[in-house]
Amino acid sequence: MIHRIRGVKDVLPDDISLWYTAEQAAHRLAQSYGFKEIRTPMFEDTSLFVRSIGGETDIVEKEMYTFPDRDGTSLTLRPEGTASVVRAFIENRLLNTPTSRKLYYIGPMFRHERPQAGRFRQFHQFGVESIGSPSPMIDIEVISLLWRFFSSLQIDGLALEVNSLGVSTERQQFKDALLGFLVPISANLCGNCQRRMHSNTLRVLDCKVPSCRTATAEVPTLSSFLSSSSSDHFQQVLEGLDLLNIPYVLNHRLVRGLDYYSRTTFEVTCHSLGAQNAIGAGGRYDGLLETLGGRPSPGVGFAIGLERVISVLPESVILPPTPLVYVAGFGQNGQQSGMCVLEALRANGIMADTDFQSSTLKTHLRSADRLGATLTIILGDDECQNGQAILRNMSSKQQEFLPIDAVPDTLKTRLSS
RNA sequence: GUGGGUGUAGCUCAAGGGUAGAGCGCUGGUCUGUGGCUCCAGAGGUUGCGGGUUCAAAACCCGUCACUCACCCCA
Repeated sequence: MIHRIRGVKDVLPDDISLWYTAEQAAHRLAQSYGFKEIRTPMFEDTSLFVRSIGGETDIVEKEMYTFPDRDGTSLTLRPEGTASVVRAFIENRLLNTPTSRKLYYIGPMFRHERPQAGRFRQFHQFGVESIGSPSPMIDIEVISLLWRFFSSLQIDGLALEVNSLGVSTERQQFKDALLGFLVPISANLCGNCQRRMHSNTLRVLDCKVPSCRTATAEVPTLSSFLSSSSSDHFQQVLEGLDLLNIPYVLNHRLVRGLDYYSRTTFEVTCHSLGAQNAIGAGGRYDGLLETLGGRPSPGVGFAIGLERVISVLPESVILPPTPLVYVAGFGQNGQQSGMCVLEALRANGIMADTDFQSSTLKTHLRSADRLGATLTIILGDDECQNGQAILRNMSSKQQEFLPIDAVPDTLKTRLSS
């Protein structure tokens, strides 16, 4: 038997309503904030990701699905969405199109990591990108959308953390200072931190090992390295969040793994998720467009992991299935008549089905029950004779007669009410 | 890439050297024009795979693969 690839999942019919629920919420919320959907290819020129995400990051160093095209060009399955959207934004000159500066996407991403709870090699993200404005109002708008998405799905146990990483020069100064602080005390750090203090200095800040926490308790804070303009920007973001009653926690140790982030960064975690508890995260990326050859334009966005959302979705928000009408046509004429009624129902947009294996009323009703039908049309030879079909309510067992011709119209009005 | 846990019926799991089982699900009957419930019957297994120890292995040993959780990192 050929098995599915490690780290990927089949979404089976029983679970698809979870996905509809999350995806519909994403479309509805993003559009209500004025974002337009964009669909970019799932693979790109490898250099797009190397340049945007950063060559030193784990994603680029060891997690990308990269392969040569037939002409030798190096292609990569997208590990995240921002790079592709920004590329498309530049390439299609969307800066000149006022309606296309706020974009959202939903789709699969690919990273070659060891799978674990909440982490897959093909996973799905809902993300937004707002490009072209440096205003802190945009940061607030994006964070608001992020937060409202989770609230609309009634997901509990969430925490929003925010921080400012400053612009790249500020961050570099901080990084140098941090390294200067860490080197003398490196003996007190865990093995991981001793290694990454050189490769990924900022990461040491959010190490969970208690001894590292105490060793770095007196570390210089990033905020003291911010210029007044970065600092003002951040203050305005925080004030905006207060104004909109979005609860957040300041976390000076919050860092992000991708090189392109600048200034505002944020992350939403959910403590019912397990070790991989980040459910959504994002930030500003003011230098990214320039890096990718576009006109310098600021941007801010987020990405939400849909598998993680779905795993904590409360029962109460899952979209109910569309009511199903079962057609039980049996006997010489009933079978044919049933076929016509079934066709007519479907032509009227009503979800209708039957089981052609069933040949008696009993087996039909059992099939109707198994398929979860809410209504059943009973059409035997007697009913054909009278021109009256029986409409049976499957939960109340109540039955009534309906002229066969009137079945589609009657059900149409009844199911819509 | 590293470490732990687990692989037995479609699913959830028993059997810890001596004939491979239960519950749920599935098929049929009870019930030839009224589903779910009851009762009865039936189908379904190379115990992940390969090797070893033994008179005898699902069980013990070695290898391998898969799943899973955690580290790293991230949504």
